Amino acid sequence: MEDTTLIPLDAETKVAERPGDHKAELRLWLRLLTCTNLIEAEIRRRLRVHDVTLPRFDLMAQLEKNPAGMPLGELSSRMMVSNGNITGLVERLVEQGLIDRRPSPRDRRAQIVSLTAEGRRTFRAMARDHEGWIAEIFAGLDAADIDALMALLGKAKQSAQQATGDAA
Amino acid sequence: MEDTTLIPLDAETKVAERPGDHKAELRLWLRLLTCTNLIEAEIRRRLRVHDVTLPRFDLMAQLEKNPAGMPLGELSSRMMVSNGNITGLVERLVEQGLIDRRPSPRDRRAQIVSLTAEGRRTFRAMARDHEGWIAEIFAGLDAADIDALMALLGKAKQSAQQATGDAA
DNA sequence: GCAAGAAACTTTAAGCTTAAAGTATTTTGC
DNA sequence: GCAAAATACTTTAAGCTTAAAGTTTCTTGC
Repeated sequence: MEDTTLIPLDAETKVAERPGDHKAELRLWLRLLTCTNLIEAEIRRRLRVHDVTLPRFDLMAQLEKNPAGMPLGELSSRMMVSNGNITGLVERLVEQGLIDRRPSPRDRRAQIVSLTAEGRRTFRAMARDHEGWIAEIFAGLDAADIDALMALLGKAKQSAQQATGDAA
Repeated sequence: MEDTTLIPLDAETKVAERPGDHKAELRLWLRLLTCTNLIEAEIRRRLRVHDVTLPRFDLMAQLEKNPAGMPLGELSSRMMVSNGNITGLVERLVEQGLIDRRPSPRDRRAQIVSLTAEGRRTFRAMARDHEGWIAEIFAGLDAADIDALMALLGKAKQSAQQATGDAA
């Protein structure tokens, strides 16, 4: 059914030379995914000692950058997740005493959330650890590798955004 | 509390020159994550026209590579997810008529799953589309970029595995 | 053989995530 | 002013995911 199966190719033939074949891109995507999942799973595992999940950590990171706090909708757009998602995360973090939730003074539909003192303390300890974990995970790369990866991933990101409809 | 806040740095100072600082690695991790999530979300969105989710697609891909089928435990280890996860995925795929489930002839605890004829047909159509989507997403990268990214991600993966306890 | 342990699942409880629909409030356009 | 549209959030239904505990069925070591 596929024409590609009808073309015998020796080992020397470059994938790119066969029109319509994109095995190289497929392999790249698989490796990108594997790599990210591997690291993400490790970070999640290690965060557990602080009794915090990765999405909660991410939410707290947003609040730490904005000490005045922000409404749920802003969290939603900054974290690029649905608003219903934020509702649940905020609920659990309030329960944990890590964030505070108060009505907005200017809009009775909105609520402003911000880190509590304990939340700030907890987040800073986690962030310090987190930075160390990431450094450890990427210890096998030197500065040149990191720069090169940043550049190539930047290019990949742009390419993906273009293919994705962009909206930027 | 942090010593880093006590060191004033002008804009020229390279991050790498400050010992104990790993902002470059942190930025790299963030970009890696953003890039992967961007692509993954797009693939998930496009897969929906086939009425299949990404994990179901992945499971079917495993079965397509092994036409004789395999027990759930093997799916679990190949896909690197929990066994309880596979139970649910298999259940839904059987319901959809895309895979078959039969008792193992040699082990009454085990079940062998394999693609149905419809599953094979559906998977092949999806896989063809999928390859095209990936090609489109990475269209902004040339062959040299792809090779370089593969190599660097390979290095990153190895580094991460080392830091993760490896077990390989 | 048979008891003890291992293995192949399944179940449960909890959390993350989304899309879609619903509620309350504010803003906009006359 | 007021109706209509937009906005901020919540709720619901469905699915993915895990860890931990439970069940059934092998396998192993005497």
